[in-house]
Amino acid sequence: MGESMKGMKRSHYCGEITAADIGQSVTVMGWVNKRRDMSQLFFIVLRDRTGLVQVVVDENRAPALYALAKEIRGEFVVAVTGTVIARTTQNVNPEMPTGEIEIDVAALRILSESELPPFTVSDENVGLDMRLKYRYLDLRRPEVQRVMTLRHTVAQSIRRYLSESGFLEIETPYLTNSSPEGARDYLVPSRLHPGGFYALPQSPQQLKQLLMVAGLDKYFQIAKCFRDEDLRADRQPEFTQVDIEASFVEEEDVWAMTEGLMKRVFQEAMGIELETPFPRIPWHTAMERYGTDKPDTRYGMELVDISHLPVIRETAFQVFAAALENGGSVRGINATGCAALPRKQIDALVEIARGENAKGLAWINLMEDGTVKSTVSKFFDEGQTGEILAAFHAKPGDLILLCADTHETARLALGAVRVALGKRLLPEVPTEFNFLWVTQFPLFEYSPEDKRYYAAHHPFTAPLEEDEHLLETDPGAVRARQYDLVLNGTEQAGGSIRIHRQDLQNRMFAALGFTPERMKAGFGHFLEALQYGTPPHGGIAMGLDRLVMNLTGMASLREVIAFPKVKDGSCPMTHAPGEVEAAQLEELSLRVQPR
RNA sequence: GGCCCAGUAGCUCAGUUGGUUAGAGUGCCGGCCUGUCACGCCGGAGGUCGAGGGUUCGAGCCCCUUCUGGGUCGCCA
Repeated sequence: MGESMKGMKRSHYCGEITAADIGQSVTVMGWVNKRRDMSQLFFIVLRDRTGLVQVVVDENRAPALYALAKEIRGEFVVAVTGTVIARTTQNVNPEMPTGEIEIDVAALRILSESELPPFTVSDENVGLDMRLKYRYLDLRRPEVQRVMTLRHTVAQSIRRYLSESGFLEIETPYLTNSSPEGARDYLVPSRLHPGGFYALPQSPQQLKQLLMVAGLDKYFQIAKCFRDEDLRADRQPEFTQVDIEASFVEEEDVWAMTEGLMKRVFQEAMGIELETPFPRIPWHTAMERYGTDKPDTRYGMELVDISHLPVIRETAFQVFAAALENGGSVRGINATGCAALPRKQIDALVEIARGENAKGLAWINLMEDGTVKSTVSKFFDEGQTGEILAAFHAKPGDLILLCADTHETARLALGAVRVALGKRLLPEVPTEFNFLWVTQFPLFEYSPEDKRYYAAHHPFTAPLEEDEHLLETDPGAVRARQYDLVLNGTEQAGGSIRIHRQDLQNRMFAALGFTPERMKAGFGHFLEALQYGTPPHGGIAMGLDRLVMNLTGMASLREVIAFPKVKDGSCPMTHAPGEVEAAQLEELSLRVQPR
């Protein structure tokens, strides 16, 4: 049911009517957010993308419209023509952006009726299941639309900036080849090639590099990427990357371009002026100081290596001594102001360290009154404890947590503890945005199970020129021209300067243990392309979803994606993935096992 | 694949040690109200306690299985 809108034309959006429009006749169209029947006086609160506006229907002056208004229910779509009138002082609603005015109805039309919705759209307290199952209703809510609008602003800001900087927006195919290594691919069976499969891209990496070989010089794309791995709060199987590549560039060029991009986005989407350039720290330093490759620098509590202190080197405490003997270290963190932390919460921190394979933590509480409570008091006298405390610049009220293990484990364990401590200090919605470049990542990671090296990022990342000679002799020590842009402790973007010389690319594959056959099968077209004059090039890819998530302080990626997937990769609204007709399978030369 | 949490009215939740007819708020339906804006007041409807099995005289509550959702580890070049 519902009437035609013929003859009515929207003149204003609900949220955009102001006191300046008083006296004007306006026509608004939208959804019924609320209705309040006062008998003889009927209020309709109408909602559209821009906000809310109140419409008033007076039975004495418009009896027919009052009777019609009584039929209206929540989420009906209605059109209203009326005069914008000022509310009397006592009737102004200061909570409402349009609270100074209301629309005195002259014409009212129900354009579309609504079944009783499964939840009240104006109710802020709705469970996630419901919201996602009826996402089209959830998306009507102003706070959700605000996020979608911000996402649009960010995307447009990116497009303008990159276009003005000489980048061409070029689309690369979604139906492409599966590539060896990396995440699991989503596969698409080919009808015309029985047994053949396309893969949905995990990133347009190779294709964007080929655009550089092609001489397109500067490219970008806001590209969907697909990875068939398990979901997390910050991981969806399909996500959006701002993919950027440029020729004849080195690290500083990419960083400066990216800094300009973020500066622009923050100006236009948030009204925030970012300081550039962003700080840069080598990966090794990040691990030493923060125990992570994506440090949150909104708080201090940096890790301290105290292995070199005489009091540690000469200790009889077996746990510390053993770690040092095995080539490890004793490191710690000053949990500022946590001396009075209940035992239970300290235990929780120890559990976090254990989660990173640390065997445990020792701790020293420097109480407010200056007394010391320590789990290692048996092994360190007052003076020795003082030396340790001094290394952390501990003040009364501080808690020192110590970890003795391999360098790697001690750093990671304390890094995780540091993040947990930081969470206590940080607001839920970020008020500060700390960017940081982490540079010079290791080029390879060694897999003890497979007894081989893997590319830490992808096999096209160039090594630092001064480390090239180590490719064959000590791959684990080779640093990469790889950089990550970190925002408030999350990886916001990552990129590298790529290998543009074929000989170096071949050495890279050799270091990865690829046979020439496997190189050809996996990357043949790419290696071939490198032969025909490849410019030095590099680029970066930035998670758009994650950026919007950081800007809005949302706890989950789902909040910034219009139609997200849930934990098992399905969509609660469309029920994808679904079953298909047997005939479709046959056409694709596929058979599935019955479930 | 592992571990943890949740599932009770349309929605959001409470439900004590296993004990009478399972509650609240909100929404919904009806009535009343001329300035509401979380309107108010009166009345009403609304339940397979996720599903299945078990223990028990008796199960929303205990046990087993399973489903759904969330978080996390593995995984995510």
